Amino acid sequence: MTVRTRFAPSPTGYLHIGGVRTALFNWLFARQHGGQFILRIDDTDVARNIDEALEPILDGLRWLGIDWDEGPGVGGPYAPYYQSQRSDRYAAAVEQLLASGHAYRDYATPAELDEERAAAQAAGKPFLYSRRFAAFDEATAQRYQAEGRAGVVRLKMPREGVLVIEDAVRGRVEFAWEREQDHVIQRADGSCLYHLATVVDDHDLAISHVIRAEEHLSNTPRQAFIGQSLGYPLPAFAHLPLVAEPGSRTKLSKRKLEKYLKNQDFKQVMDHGLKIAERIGLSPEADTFNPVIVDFYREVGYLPWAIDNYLALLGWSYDDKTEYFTREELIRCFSLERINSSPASFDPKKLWAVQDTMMVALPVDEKLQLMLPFLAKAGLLSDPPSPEAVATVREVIVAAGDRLKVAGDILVYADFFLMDEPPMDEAAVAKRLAKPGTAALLKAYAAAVATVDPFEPEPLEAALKQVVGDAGAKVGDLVHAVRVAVSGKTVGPGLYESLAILGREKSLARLTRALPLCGDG
RNA sequence: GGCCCCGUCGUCUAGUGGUUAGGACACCGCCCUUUCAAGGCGGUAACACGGGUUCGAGUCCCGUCGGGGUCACCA
Repeated sequence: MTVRTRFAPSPTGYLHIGGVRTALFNWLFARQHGGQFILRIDDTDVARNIDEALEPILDGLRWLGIDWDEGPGVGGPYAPYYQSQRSDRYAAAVEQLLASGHAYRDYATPAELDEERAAAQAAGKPFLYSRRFAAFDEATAQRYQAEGRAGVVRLKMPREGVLVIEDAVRGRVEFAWEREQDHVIQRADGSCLYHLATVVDDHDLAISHVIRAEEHLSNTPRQAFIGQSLGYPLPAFAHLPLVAEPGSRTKLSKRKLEKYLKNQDFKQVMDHGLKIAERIGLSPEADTFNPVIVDFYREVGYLPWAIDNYLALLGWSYDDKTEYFTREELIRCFSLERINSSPASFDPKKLWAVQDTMMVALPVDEKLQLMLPFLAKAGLLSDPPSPEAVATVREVIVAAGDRLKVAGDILVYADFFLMDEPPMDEAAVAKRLAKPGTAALLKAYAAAVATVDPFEPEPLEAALKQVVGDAGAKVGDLVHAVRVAVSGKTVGPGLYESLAILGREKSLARLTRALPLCGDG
């Protein structure tokens, strides 16, 4: 049997991190078995601007390297892959269900339904529709229609027996049929509902494995009933544990950003992203600038594989120690059997750590390619950038070393090399230049800088220690002052490396420029 | 509330009857130090509870408690 899996997003305008995990697992499973991974768009109930709402989702998946064999943009033998274009298939299925007696036309009004629901609740019983306004024959249907009632189509669910599902993650799960509602599958206007559409599509697209989040587990009986009634073989099911909120077991939701920001780890990731966004002219108010949404990570400069690798570990593990995988390794190692069944909370700190490890391991030139666009967006590079500027950035990347965690971090470490007169941070000036004697030290070091040869980190360091020693001062007094004088702020790559990159002329100019800012300057 | 799912360090997890209950992130401490979500070393920390079964239970069974999902003419 060919393995065919699918990810079926609804065009909502954003890619949720939990959705990515689902897509990833489907993709991994298909790739591992040499099967196909299909992208189908569940747009049965969405407004017209589908392209606009879909593009961010497709972009996100592409960025993450989750490629699809069939679906939007690539087509495929089972096209179309949009539910909105398959309605004739659903209508046919409804007719078939009606003809075989597995569904019926129903003419109850919403008010009448509410009444029944309320009565059941008052009696403390679970609600089950009485089928009071069901029309099992044409005459009845016409009578109701004559009354002006609008008819929907409902499933005629079995009222006894049990359904047994063999779930790849959860094992054997049983449901009593008598608890299942007669769900509506077609509206009065003829449009069809999700459950019907999904089952028909999964069958039509020859989906072999339905791998989805646990929230769909309780939807399985009605879908199994639809499939059975239509004569479809049941696909294999795997219900993934929910991706939960940081430090909680509740389903992660894009709408609860405010709440998550009270979590320190989450807030730290957000704030860090905000700082980068600010520099590249990104609106922090944007709906998608949210660590629950994939766009956030792309915009800030995370590595897509870090996201994939981290997410693979949410609800799945290979063994007791392996945590880092290449794409090929993950495809080889993945298995449904090793998926966990308990909810896994999203831990932004751990994601950060994975990102950190991968960024550190990235070759310098790859970092360079990743980081250049951020500098361009911040207006720190011309378009195209001059070879000199690119060379400088490369040197900064080497000097900054492990400090660059995401591509956007380059803004903090490289900006002052690329500016003619970097702004002086007031707090930094107050903290590092105010101390009496600083101006004299700076002046003395400037004199050394003017003659140091070669203009490299070691001699620059030796010269600084010499100046400090001669003045009877502490190394810290000068080091911090020089950093602020030269960069305008307190953080940056190693100081001597910074000076070397800056060059003698600029270093001197900045040292001189800072003199008047010193407390006793 | 009904139904269903879940329950090992704060978090992600390993563990398939016999382990000093392992790893990772976080956290704490120490060291290094010229900044830092830099680096090095070390440490604290878990089987929800109660009954069984068994020579032996984190692992099997039952119950309790706790958490979550779902109960739409949304997907």
